[in-house]
Amino acid sequence: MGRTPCCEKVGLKRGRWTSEEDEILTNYIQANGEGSWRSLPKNAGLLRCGKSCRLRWINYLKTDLKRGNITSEEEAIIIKLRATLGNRWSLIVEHLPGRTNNEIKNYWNSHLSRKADSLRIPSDEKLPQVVVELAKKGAQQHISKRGRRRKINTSVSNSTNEITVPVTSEENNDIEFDHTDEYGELDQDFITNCLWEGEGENLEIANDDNNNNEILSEDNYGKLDCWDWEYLDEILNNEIWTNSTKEAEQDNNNNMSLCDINDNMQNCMNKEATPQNIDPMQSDLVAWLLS
DNA sequence: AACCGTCTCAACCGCCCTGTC
DNA sequence: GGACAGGGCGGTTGAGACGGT
Repeated sequence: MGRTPCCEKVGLKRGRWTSEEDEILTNYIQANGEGSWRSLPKNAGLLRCGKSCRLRWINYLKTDLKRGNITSEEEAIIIKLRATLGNRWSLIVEHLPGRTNNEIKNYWNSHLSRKADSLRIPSDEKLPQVVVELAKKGAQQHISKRGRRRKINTSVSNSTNEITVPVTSEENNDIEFDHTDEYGELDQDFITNCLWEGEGENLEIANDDNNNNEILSEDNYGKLDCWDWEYLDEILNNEIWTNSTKEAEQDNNNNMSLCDINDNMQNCMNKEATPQNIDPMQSDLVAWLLS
């Protein structure tokens, strides 16, 4: 058994599209509209896979596409959104009118991914308190219980929904890491690694009195997906907000969740709204993200 | 001019989600 | 609820462009 191919590949043309093919596809879609990609090639008289037609249309032939180099403003948006959303290119391009996710993905991979390592917060920029708190929390936990990749075992059913923890001989649970710089300040690289580049595993924290359960908001490979809003929401509401305010303990419903913050941030980026009704600390976080 | 390594990006692959029957 | 088709998406590939020697 195998997966049904999206189309019969025998006899189909592959590789670069010719201008004649582009014209046929464009004319057909203008006359009949988008959709029914599987039947489109046959109806249009193209020797192409339906998926190939769709991709060609979406990425190059649509009339509302923006041509030309990525501007510095667009680049800044890509960097910021990629930091918050991860490789969710389809979400990222929603904020870049006229661009395609393939284009942005390629631009990231060829231009920005190598730059990413140098994308550090300027030393004179003050991190919002909430970020520092979060990173410190992660650092404390990181020392007592070193985080590691965890792969959720979905292939073997078991009654306890157990998380498998592959441990290799090279790994040592007792290793302690110093995440402070020479001035005793929390290492900025560590903070950004925690929060920015998918090293959120460092923020793993115990969730109950016995420190047995952990908040696990990871992908299938045990890697947190950059800004995991749901997870950060858990951390902030359970660990920071509730510890810092009695009111929060009494009425969690009044807390604005990080998901709300994220929504708010997205709205701000869409210029549909401005930050409002946010806790001052959370406001700092939003401001930082938007800066 | 020829060769070679690197970069770019259009295109492809295959997984996954959703809707329909 | 299961099977299937259609479509969307992110990761990867590879041909061509480019730059250095």
